[in-house]
Amino acid sequence: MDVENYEKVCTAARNFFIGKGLRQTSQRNAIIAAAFSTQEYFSAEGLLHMAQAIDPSVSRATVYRNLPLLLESGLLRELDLGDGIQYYDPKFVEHPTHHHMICVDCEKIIEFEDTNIELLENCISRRLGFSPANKMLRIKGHCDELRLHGNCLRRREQET
Amino acid sequence: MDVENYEKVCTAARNFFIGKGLRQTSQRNAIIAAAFSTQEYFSAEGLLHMAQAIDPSVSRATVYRNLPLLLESGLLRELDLGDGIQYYDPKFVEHPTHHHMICVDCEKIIEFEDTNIELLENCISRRLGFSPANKMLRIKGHCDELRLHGNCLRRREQET
DNA sequence: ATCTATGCAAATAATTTGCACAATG
DNA sequence: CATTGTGCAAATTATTTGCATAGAT
Repeated sequence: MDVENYEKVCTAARNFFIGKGLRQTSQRNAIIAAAFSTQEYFSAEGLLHMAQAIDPSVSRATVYRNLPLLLESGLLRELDLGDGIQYYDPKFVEHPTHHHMICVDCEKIIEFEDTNIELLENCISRRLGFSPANKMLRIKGHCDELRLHGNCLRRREQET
Repeated sequence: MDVENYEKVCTAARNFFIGKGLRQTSQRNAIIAAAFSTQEYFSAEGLLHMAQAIDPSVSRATVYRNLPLLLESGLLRELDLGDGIQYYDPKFVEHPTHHHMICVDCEKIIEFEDTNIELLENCISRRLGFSPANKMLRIKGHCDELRLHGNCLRRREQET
């Protein structure tokens, strides 16, 4: 995320809190700043560490109390990678329709957007009598890199 | 699931265990019988209760130890409804490509299959250099029933 | 000054694990 | 009868909550 966008998202988050009549605290601002400072998804624990790097007074409880609010704002989304840990993805503001492709062998994650999938999802939703609000598609499979060459970039990183 | 199919799936599960060189125990058979006795998804705790109804000696630990094996067999799949609880869906044998549509208001869940989605998922996977193995699509939205009439079947059930 | 938000630590919930014994192949 | 699978209870991990106090409006 470029700096301009980063500022925009942080401001949007702060405005969301203000709009709900909630207070601005240094801890909340640190959590917001931390959450959108990265392009990577993170766990609650990861967000705690990033937020503490900005404001050491941020506690685990505060992170857990503010995460549901950020989800409600729509600026952050839950991400299930299938390993039992709850992750959060800050990239939905810029890429609201992106999905995830995961290699079961090397655990590489590729993000993709596709207009056809998007249209089809909306079409199916309407056919079933729904107004879609939140769509999540996760495909797990085997990447060619590992399957064809017996090795791949991610795999080598892991073995290091 | 009709009786014929139920027997088929249970046999497939037992054969999977045998094929892995694992032993047949009354607890495992109870867990298999319980898991595929229903059309509904269930939690680990729910499976425990169903299995105990068949064989009271089944313990929670055994359920947790056998669940990963059933997932590995492909006869059972994880299902994330977004409420933080891990569910398991036994219907993937009969409907391997089904997906879930969830109403955020009344929590109604509709299952659907769609050939176009299926094709598109495969197409995208190949384009990204993957052989797809496991696809999960979950759409959350608002059902017309509740949106238009201010009430719906599920909603009334909940309020009872 | 009022009242929300926080830190801390205890509580809860879901899952995993060590160990002695039971039961399969 | 050798070895795997199990029950039990304790351990671990992730998350939530009660309470006294700090701090925003």
